[in-house]
Amino acid sequence: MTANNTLGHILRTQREAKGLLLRQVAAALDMDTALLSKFERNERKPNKEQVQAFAKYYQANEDELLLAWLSDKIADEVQHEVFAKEALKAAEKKVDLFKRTKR
Amino acid sequence: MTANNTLGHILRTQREAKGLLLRQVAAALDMDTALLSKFERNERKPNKEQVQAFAKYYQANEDELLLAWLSDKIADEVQHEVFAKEALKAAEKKVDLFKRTKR
DNA sequence: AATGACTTGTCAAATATTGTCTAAATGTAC
DNA sequence: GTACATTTAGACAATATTTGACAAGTCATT
Repeated sequence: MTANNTLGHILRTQREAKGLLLRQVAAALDMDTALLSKFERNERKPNKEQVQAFAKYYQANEDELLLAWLSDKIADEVQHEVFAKEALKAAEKKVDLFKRTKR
Repeated sequence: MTANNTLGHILRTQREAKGLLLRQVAAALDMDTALLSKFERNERKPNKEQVQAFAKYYQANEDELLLAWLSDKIADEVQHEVFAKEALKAAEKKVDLFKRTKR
């Protein structure tokens, strides 16, 4: 069972739900088919603009896609670290602090 | 008031507690004084090996430093994002999932 | 103003990430 | 099976990001 809330998974689900081919979506979004394939398999990460383009194209909720995208990035970054969870919690506090003090 | 649990802050505190100069620590750890200064001011981020070297040199708790280092990295990455907190929570779940399934 | 401590800005080198291309794999229909 | 379309894998080039080094800067002390 592979995680079903990754951006890649969402993208693939959206595409299949609309019965589109990689080739078609790639053409519409002006990107290489192979690259799109990698995005859907979480082998490569799109940038923010690309995520927004996906949201627009699929008429999907942009926030949902951006959230999946950002959390993927973070999870990947800490995945292999021993203190992953603790670090995430500590990071939350730091973010809070930042937002409150607008340093 | 600036965050007091950043790695930079810890490093500076440790150094001052031991009454050492940037120059001295930099020499001992074979790094540029300016770079060390940047580390202490959170302008640049050391890598993991450097963090470990700091811990050893200051005889500080390595885990504490690594945790501060990693959470700094994460916080910085999401700082400017609207969904920062949500993304961190979502990332936690993804990390959990990963650890459980060893994908 | 000379010295020492620290900081700032800039640049090139090193790293990492991304996009492209080609070929191989996989699937589907005949 | 073979022919064709779709998807994936791998290698490479192009970009972007990060890093370390250096020179010049500020600030304080004397």
